[in-house]
Amino acid sequence: MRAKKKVSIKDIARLSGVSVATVSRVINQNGRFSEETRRRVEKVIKEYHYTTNMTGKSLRESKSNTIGVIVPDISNELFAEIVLELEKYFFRKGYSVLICNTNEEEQKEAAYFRILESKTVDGILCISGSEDLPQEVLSTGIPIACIDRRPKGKNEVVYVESDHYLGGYIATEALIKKGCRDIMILSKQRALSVNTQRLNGYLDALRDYGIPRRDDLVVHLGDDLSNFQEARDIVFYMIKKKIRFDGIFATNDWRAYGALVALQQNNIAVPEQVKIVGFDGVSVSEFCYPAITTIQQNKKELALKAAHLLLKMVKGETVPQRHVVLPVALVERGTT
Amino acid sequence: MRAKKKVSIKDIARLSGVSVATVSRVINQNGRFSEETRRRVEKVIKEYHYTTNMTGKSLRESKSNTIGVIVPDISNELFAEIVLELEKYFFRKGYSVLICNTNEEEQKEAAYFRILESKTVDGILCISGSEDLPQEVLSTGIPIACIDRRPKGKNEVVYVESDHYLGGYIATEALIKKGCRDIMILSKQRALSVNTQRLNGYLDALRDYGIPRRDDLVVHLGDDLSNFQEARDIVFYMIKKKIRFDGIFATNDWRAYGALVALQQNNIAVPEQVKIVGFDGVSVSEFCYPAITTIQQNKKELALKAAHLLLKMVKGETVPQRHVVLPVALVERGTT
DNA sequence: TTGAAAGCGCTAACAA
DNA sequence: TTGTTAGCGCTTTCAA
Repeated sequence: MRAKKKVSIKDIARLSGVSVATVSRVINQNGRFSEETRRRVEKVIKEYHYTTNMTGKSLRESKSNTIGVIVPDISNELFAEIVLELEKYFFRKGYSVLICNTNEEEQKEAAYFRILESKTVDGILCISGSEDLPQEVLSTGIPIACIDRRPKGKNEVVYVESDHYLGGYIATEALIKKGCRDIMILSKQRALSVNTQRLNGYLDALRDYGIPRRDDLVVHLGDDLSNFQEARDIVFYMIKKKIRFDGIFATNDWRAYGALVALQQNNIAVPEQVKIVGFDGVSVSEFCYPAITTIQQNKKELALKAAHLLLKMVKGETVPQRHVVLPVALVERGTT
Repeated sequence: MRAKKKVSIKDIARLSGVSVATVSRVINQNGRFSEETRRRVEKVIKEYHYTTNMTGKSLRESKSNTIGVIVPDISNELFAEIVLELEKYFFRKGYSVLICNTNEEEQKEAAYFRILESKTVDGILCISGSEDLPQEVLSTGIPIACIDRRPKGKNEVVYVESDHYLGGYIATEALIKKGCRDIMILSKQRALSVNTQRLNGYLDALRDYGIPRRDDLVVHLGDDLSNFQEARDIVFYMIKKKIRFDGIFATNDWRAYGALVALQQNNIAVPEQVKIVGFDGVSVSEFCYPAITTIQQNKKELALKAAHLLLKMVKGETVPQRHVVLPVALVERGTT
């Protein structure tokens, strides 16, 4: 392995007969050098394939042109799409992204926050996950932006989210308008604002349409199995217990799909006997049969808005708004 | 924004009344300090929440404890799952991962190679994508490992891949054994080894079973639309042209699903009239209806093997094997 | 067991 | 227009 000795700014300086300061000026277009010098230096740079060592630069400038992205699970399509958009945006702006999967483990998340700090990332973008951010990180002054994660406390963290309340409301409303009266909600145990907002939307829609709330239809799934499995099993169980329902609002598409499968296994016709609405708009909702009616999140906009705000903070500019809520849309498909 | 001044090793040294060298020794457990000193230093470190600045360390040691992962598109489930495993593994080993989407753009890939080099990543892991690696990068001596991407040339790049030839063979064989005689292959235009190997497996299976090859059934999809759309459209077209076929080997699951949809739109029964086998084993194959028989790639093993080899190279150890081929498995489902 | 000092690659303040 | 120099935070050699 011929680990070629990297050529440094010093080498370029020597080779082109100027000082390192001048080379630095040429590289960074800082003026204060002659045309003639520029040509000479650039020639040498090209000739020796010099590229600036970002570690040195980072140390000197105490910034890294790197953004840390904290995400529960990159293999979750919703998050993967957001990360894709983030990466594209940051790349255009000259930033790299460090990807940090937490698997929802608080410890791993905390570890990553420390790592990101020690690597002097310029900003941190958190997608989903727990509501509270480690105090230590907040006090470092590293700008933080969140997507679909409403950070606790009145700190200077920016966040962008879909209108989960509205989503819950229109999902439920859609079911009601299709004639459902006994609407189950498949929500999550964890008391994240995302969950409670969707639940509130559901409850308010019921109230507005004069449908009494049935507590036995408010289901909180655990965290042990996949969303798909949890939902399938619980719906299966509800059917066996002969609990009456004619509509299901599943607070994500995989849960909706799990419900669909449970119904099909029990020969309950969808959408004839039971209707379903999901949430997120990931591909399973589009490609299963029947395709699932869902509440579409605008992943691209979510990513772009958050990234944009974060970069503003990184550059020390004032952000116009600390909290952005994006609309969601009902996509009607086969299950309603 | 109270951008707290970070406490450095110098501060710790001053505060605990020793030299920075000693603090460094304590931190890195390098011996050469007394118990008493250790206690004092560690106390101060804890008290002031000191964490080492990795940029300084990286500069000094010319390594960054960071791995660059180059991937065509992180929102592709296959890649996302591999990246997830990579991240988990590298995290355990104390490395962070920089994610680099190329969108199959050569330019972006080249740019990323340069960036990774300038950030002195310790290693680069390339998933899929083009066969040739930029010469510049190879000459830097940064260890490189590839997954499902067979690098051209006899350089010291390690690669791990699924047995794509075998996959193509058993996919085709499965169709033949179910009675198919006119088997279409939906392959890709780009002459990547992944594609040619799968194609070769297909051709050899036909030959071994004495089935004459029909060139009109060897279809090479372009890059313009999504795999799903390209496949759906071309199969639709083949049906309209009344080209005779009773089996389809789609070289990935989304293409298989596209084919399935085209057949269903034309009221052709699957698997009764036409059978389909996909490739990869991503969720669409499992959740569409009927579920698609597919060739499963062992994503986790792919990731682990490659990451393991890469880390060996990073540490300067000799790698036992430069080229690893992992088995694939036929998963029989509803389309055969 | 400890410290002083050099130096990794870079930028910027200051001097010329 | 250019150079000298200090210093970012760290590790490591050498000397004590």
